[in-house]
Amino acid sequence: MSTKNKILDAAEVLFADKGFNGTSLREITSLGEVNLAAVNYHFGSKKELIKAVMSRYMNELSPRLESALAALCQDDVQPTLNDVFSAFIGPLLHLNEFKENGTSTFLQLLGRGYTDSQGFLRWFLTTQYPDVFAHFTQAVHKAYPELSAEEMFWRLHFTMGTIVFTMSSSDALIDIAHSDFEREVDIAGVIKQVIPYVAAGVAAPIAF
Amino acid sequence: MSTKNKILDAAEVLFADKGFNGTSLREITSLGEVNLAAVNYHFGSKKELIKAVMSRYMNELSPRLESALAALCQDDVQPTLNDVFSAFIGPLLHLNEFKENGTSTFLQLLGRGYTDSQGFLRWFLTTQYPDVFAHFTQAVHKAYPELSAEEMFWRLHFTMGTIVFTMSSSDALIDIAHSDFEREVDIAGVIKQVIPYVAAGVAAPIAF
DNA sequence: GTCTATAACTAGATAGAC
DNA sequence: GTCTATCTAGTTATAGAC
Repeated sequence: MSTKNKILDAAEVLFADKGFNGTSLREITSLGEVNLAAVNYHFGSKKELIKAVMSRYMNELSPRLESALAALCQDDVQPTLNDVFSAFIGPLLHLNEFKENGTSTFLQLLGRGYTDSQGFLRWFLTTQYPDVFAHFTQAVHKAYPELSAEEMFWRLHFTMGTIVFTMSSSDALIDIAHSDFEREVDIAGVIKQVIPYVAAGVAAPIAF
Repeated sequence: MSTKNKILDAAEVLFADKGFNGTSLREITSLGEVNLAAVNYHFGSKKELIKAVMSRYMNELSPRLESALAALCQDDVQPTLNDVFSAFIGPLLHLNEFKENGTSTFLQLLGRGYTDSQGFLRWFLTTQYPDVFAHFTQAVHKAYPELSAEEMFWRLHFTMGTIVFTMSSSDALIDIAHSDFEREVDIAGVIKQVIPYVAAGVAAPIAF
């Protein structure tokens, strides 16, 4: 296994757990059992390392997600909002085959990216992977054409918040569900709980 | 104005904007125009300063919120979920009279507290202000008795996530709404958008 | 209570030997 | 490509004069 991958593997675990600001290069190289200087040799800077960690997941996720959403858009029948959000399940759970705990790690990283480091990662994702966002809004529009662009903007951000925040604290939530309700829940279980919630939220009657 | 309050005022602005980890005591004392050593003299440590910033808001918010929720619980008629979530509007917007941008600042701080510093603030809030949480779940149960305790647990956490995440990035969202839809939105406007969303989410049909 | 000075430590990044 | 050693700059926290 290459030094570069050792660094990426160690970094994603620590970034997901403690955030980007909260993780030092020394912790990463120590967990990955590589030399401190290797990070700057292979990635140039901490910021570039963060981008590389996210890109490894996005490159795995985005083609599958795009084709699932594109299928909904091209289909003749009108999808429900549940269909649209369910299109995320397969591609997201596939990350578990790509890497151990991949789904959970990726979603936690996404949450970190929105709150840490004042949104530079949000900028990075929306500019580097614009097609995913375009197909998604198109699919939602097909499922719920009455929703104005502005309403959709707000509700998709609320949805993003729900998912990302839930996954950032999913370890704690799964622990609580276990101790309070004697229920074994895994990440797929959390996803199945959250989909009806966000679908109903997006489908809510229009406000004012 | 006392040194202690100068520090609290400067700290809350920076904490909300850049997170707890991302803000140094030097930035705080520099913005507040007080001496660096004053933080440790008045608060003992950075961690205690964080608690003090949150407590100042919670002590203003929690009695109003508790009485609004208690009123719903004691009322003879069954409230809707919209009623329950709308009970937050008054107490939250009151923070704007307590301090300039108080509502937005407080909700951003809450968001930081959930993701920064691995949940020590979540622990602090749930142990220091348990009555708020108890009254809230009681009110939701009254509005939607069919919802099991476990379903409610999940949906309330989804809701917490939606609100907190939205508010953490509310400045960015308000900017986008302004440039993309030529719409002036303030924090009250965001709250009015989000309430139908979370009410519908909590009221969603039970999964599987 | 407020200040200066500084201790004790950690951060990201790099030069240069191998 | 990998290492040690080190630089520069930042961090929290504190001792002690005023």
